[in-house]
Amino acid sequence: MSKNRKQELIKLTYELFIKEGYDNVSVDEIITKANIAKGTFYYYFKSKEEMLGQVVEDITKRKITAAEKYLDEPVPIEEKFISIITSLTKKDNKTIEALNNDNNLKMRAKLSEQIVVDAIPLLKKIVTEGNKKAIFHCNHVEERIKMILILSDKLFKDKNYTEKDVDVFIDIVEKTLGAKKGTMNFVKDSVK
Amino acid sequence: MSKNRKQELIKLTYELFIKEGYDNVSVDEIITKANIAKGTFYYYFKSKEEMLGQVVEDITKRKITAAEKYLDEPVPIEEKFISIITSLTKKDNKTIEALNNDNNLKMRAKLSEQIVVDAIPLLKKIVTEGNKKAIFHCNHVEERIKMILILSDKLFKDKNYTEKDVDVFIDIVEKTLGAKKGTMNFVKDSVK
Amino acid sequence: MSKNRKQELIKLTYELFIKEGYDNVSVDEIITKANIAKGTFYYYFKSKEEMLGQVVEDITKRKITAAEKYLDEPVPIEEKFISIITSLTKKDNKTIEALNNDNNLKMRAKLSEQIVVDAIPLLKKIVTEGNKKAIFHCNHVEERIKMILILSDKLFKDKNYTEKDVDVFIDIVEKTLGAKKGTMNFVKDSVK
Amino acid sequence: MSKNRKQELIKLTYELFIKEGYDNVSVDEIITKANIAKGTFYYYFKSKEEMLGQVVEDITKRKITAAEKYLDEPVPIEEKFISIITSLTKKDNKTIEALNNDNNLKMRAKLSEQIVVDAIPLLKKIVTEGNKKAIFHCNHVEERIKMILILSDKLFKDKNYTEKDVDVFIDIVEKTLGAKKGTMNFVKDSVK
DNA sequence: GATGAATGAGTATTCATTCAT
DNA sequence: GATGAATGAATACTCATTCAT
Repeated sequence: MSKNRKQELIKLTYELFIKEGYDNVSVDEIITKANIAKGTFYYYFKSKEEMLGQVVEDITKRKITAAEKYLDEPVPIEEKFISIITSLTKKDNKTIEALNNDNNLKMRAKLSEQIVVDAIPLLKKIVTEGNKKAIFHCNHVEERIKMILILSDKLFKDKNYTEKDVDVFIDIVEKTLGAKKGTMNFVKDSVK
Repeated sequence: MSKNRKQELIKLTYELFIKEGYDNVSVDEIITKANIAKGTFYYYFKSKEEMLGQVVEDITKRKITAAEKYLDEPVPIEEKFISIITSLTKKDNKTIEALNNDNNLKMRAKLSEQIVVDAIPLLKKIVTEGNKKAIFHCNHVEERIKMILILSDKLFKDKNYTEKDVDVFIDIVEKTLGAKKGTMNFVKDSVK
Repeated sequence: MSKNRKQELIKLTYELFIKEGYDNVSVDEIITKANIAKGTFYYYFKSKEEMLGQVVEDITKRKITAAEKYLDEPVPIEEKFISIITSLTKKDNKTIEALNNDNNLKMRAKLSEQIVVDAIPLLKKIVTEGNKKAIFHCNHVEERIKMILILSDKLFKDKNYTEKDVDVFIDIVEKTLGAKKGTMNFVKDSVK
Repeated sequence: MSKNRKQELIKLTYELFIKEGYDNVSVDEIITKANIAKGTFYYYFKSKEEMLGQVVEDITKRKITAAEKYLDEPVPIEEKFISIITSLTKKDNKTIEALNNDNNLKMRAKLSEQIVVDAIPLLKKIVTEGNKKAIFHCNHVEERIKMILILSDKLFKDKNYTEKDVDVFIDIVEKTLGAKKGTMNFVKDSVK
């Protein structure tokens, strides 16, 4: 199995996990749909749980890669920060449905954790730059980013957030980073 | 089975869930340890999952009741708010261990959700009062409380929070509620 | 499931083990042929191995019971002893085939052990009586019986024993118990 | 792979079988520890079971070779006989543990059989010589040796034999071979 | 001689739930 | 109210073996 084929297998499995929930996808289903033998699955993945790990890693990597594209865009730093935060934590409808499925608690937990960990370095660059340019004014950068990520992740875990929720979220982000009030108001449009 | 005996059964089950994790506790184990028959269990609880619901409700109720004691204490409002928040979201060592167990994801998720929901009315009173007394200055009270509860719940999910984490948390709470800077510094001592 | 039905299940399983070998009989096969549900099997037997234990116990008990019938027969003590030994260790053709099957090593081992243990008390009575009547003359009765049982079990493990084997076996038994030479010669006929 | 390397592989596998039990040692474990490829294993051994055969053969050969050293020693024939018997059937602690493991039934069975078969010619020489010198007096030499080997193998299958067991064993051996009573008493010391 | 990727048959066990009494 | 015998769906994982290169 080439590296590509392994990657494809991970992607296929990811689709299944998203569609049906980790608990509901049996190894049997994976190998049937992937058209490989049972032994082949276990030749490449020690267990179903290891496969989940790879899937989560894969998703996170893609998200981070996608988010990095915002880094060099010619937009205000506040906007950059918010764009990245939302691109990391907003979910498409399919994913929302999947992660709110009780049979996906494991995947949800792993994903949330992984995203917070992996996103911090990326965001730290921006906040630090913002501090230098006196756009942000804050200490303990990593801790602040972590809190914002937690809030954002929860806020966007489904579509049930209200306008008030977004207002408060923006307010907290601005204050947490020491940004000027209102500089992040544009978010309201982007998250609708 | 008297109401008392049912309550005892819930409590016993709660202990088991905490000690071994929801997934690892079979109905068989529960009835053996409770010394009742299989049928009796299902006579009182439609399913194992309903039992989990009752357990979570039970825990939450106790926590809320415990928190309500702070309501009428003669302490500054800021302190009252923080005391309640921490009493609701801090966990004893046994619970920390339990909830970070991969076999307890369901219980963890339900508990977090339930606490946030049940605690809001209680905290709303305080914040509203604080607003009236011009100690707090904020709109969208419920949404703000929800965010603070989310952060606090995550912060205290284990013992791995640092002093910086607490600093940032306090800062965010103060700003989120529009309290005067530093009025909540005392928290640092109480959460150590 | 009545006690009788459980006993029947054991007997059915015994037949399967004998016919196909312990390793080759899956629990699935047992329940299909017994027309019970998987859960029922595990409700009564903790594991396939426990079932084997019950089967072995069952066989041994029958053998012992059958052997006890010789106890009060009006025959010479030497004959009584030999009759019991052979009735305990000789196997019918089906069993011989079964126990020499490589897939039945576990059953064979358990059976041999069990028979030796269970038969000793029974045979001890006879040898002790023989000693009193000065037909046998030996010390360490249990140990001697054990050795004879071991030899007999091995000798009759298949049909490949020769006349010489039997001659030697008789000689050893006579000498081991201190019986008069030739008093057990009649065995030759009975084991043919 | 040189003959030497193949021999080494057999020895390594033997160690694994002894330490973990035949059933518990996978071909994967063997090749990993031997640092060879899966295909290489099957190039030299038709199956895992054939490897077991080679291992058993190997062990038996060593035992026989070791036993042959006693043949020409200037000691009484009775002692020679017993020394060989015990050197063939006594086991070191590691082996005892290994062979009493339920996962080693196959190896145990094969070893016992093999030893009995291979040892007979060797011991026959001695007994025949003993008969000539009128130290032993017995017919059916091979059959008698076989019985003694069976008893000895069972007696020394673990460390649980008692002094009485040994007493009886000696008595039986003496009588089986027609040796003078007491001439083998020295065994008691050698097996302690 | 040697490799190692790929195979796929084979299986014991768990456990929530039901229902006749 | 309470029992407990009976159910049966559901599933991850192992491992000896093969074969194209």
